[in-house]
Amino acid sequence: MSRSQSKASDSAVASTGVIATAHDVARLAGVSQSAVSRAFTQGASISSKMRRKVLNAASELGYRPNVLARALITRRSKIVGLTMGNVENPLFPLVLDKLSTRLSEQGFRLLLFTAKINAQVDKQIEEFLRYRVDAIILLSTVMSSWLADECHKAGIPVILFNRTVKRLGGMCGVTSDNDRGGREIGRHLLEAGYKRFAFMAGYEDSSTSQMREHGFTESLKEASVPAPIRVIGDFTHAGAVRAARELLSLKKRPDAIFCANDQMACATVDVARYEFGLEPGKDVGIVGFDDIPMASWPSFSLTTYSQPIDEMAVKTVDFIAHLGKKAPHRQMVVPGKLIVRSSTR
Amino acid sequence: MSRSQSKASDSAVASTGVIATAHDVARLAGVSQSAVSRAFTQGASISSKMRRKVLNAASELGYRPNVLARALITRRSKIVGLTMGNVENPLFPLVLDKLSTRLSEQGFRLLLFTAKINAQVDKQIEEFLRYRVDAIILLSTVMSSWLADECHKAGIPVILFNRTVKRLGGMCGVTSDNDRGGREIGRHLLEAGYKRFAFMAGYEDSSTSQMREHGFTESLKEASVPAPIRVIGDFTHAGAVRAARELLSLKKRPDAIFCANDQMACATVDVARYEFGLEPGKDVGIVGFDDIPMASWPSFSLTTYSQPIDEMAVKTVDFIAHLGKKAPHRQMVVPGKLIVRSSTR
DNA sequence: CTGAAAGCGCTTACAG
DNA sequence: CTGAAAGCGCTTACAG
Repeated sequence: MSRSQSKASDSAVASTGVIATAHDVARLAGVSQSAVSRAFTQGASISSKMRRKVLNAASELGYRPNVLARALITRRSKIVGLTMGNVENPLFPLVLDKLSTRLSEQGFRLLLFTAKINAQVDKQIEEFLRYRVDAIILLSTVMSSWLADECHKAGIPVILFNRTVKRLGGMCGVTSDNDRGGREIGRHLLEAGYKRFAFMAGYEDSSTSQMREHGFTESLKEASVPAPIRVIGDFTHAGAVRAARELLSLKKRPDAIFCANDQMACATVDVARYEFGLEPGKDVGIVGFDDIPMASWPSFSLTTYSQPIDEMAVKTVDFIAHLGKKAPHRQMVVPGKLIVRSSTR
Repeated sequence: MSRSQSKASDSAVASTGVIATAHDVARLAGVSQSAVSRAFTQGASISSKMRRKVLNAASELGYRPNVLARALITRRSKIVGLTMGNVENPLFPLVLDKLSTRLSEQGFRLLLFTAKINAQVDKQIEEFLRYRVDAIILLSTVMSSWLADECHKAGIPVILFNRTVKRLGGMCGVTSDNDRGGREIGRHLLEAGYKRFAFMAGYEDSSTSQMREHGFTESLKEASVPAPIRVIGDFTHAGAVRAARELLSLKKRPDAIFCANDQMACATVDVARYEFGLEPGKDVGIVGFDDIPMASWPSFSLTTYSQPIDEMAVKTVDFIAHLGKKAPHRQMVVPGKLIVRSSTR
């Protein structure tokens, strides 16, 4: 009594930590606990009178079904695990948003781990497995093929978002058409009259970077133009600054640079303009990939290849939501779109 | 048999969906199921011989404790719910990363919902409650005071990150010293000799924006300088572009603009430079708040107030991890630091 | 230190 | 449609 008085100034309602259970609701409503469960279960056979009785008692007690307990029985946690590398890339918050929104609509929740770009996230995946997630999405992260097997054995689908691997194992991948993107960018630069080309890769073992490069190189080859000079920017701003300096310091410096993502292209624009006095578009063509919001800002005005992250998210979630219903394609590729702005002429 | 053969080309190991339980491990190891549990429980009384026996059997079966079942009994899900508004602000991925990393270290997982900036997220909070989260973090989102009460009653702490409210109810807030930040920015601009000031607010009912504005206005008042012109930029790029155009079109246009965050300040730099031909720093002083990575890029080179998100994340997680141990401050304020760059003279 | 047993809060056959 | 009962996969007193 004196305790509750001394705390009264802090808050009107004391924190009890007591949470109503289905049993409490059943007792108050004068029905069985099964009935309470049915009132909260989609499509359970229950009379509307009974449901109303239960719902009234439930709201009186502030009852909320414990989904952890439900998950134990149904063996569906409705949780999707997601690991995100490269937090620095503005594309990923957008991807996260799309995925989160669409997953919510389908009744799924997102359990998130952040990591370093391209990091091996076995530790986090193990944790997902302990939480009995219904699916796993990898964003710019990597897992061992041993663990991929474990996931497969456990019946947990793994989706590589914006990436793929040679040996998919039990996994599947969702990407935009990176090869075609690189190709269209190459053709665009050729038509614009650029002569000496460079490609700024993400990192060596990124399928995304590789395929963009492949398409680009092929388009140049078709025009009998020498292969592009090649540098590596790590998919980061800092890495791209280094790589751009290297490129622009060459005696025979390139007059067009295709960066494997917008983040690196923005850095390259800054280096060109403020360190070398070169005006993007005029003195040097700079192209990115992704079409992040920043790409359209006047400071960058980046020619780029727009990634259809909306559609990619839809495909990803549809795959997860229709688990087992239909055998999906292992590798889903969604077309993107070339966006020409003033960072190229 | 014929089925497994027809699938053989797809993967070496068939997806069985069968997951080992503590019972399976117990049987294989020839011990009780309790022993298995103890082998996986921190500080449980178990001989090392027994533990080894269990662990061997467990690894043979690929056993992973079901933390959902554990959560049911311990009443600790080790899940923290987080709602994030304003996905567009580059500060938030960083915040997410810090929180995620530190929470992981303390054995907590992040259940994430994204939302619109300043959105009311009662729906998502209800979902957190059904998942029996151990704590809730709100990032640029808002919940009804009724639900805040519900959380309090259920013993679930709610932390407002980078925000506060007048009536905290059962909640608590973690912010940087916004008032002081605004004040230091005001003094810096005065010293630099700027004369006509403007403030670009986030939105009306944001404590963050209000306190930054308050400090700013106070510092001008102390110098007997008229109150700043005031516009609203919604904390977004698009909103800031509109607001900046409005400001710079005035007959008596301001020569110094303090934007309530860096995101808006970057937009203001672009509008000033590319639409009005004004060079930031020289023709017009532009200041932000946060010190996002972009702020240091040459294109923006933003004078700003660095938010100590590292420390803020630490305080947040410490609070969550020490649940109940000690009564924390309801409102935690961490000092930041003025960073002067060339967007002001 | 170890095991048998109860129980966390639910869902779901199984009878009625 | 409804209830009693079994059970999801664990943890944790309780004896020994």
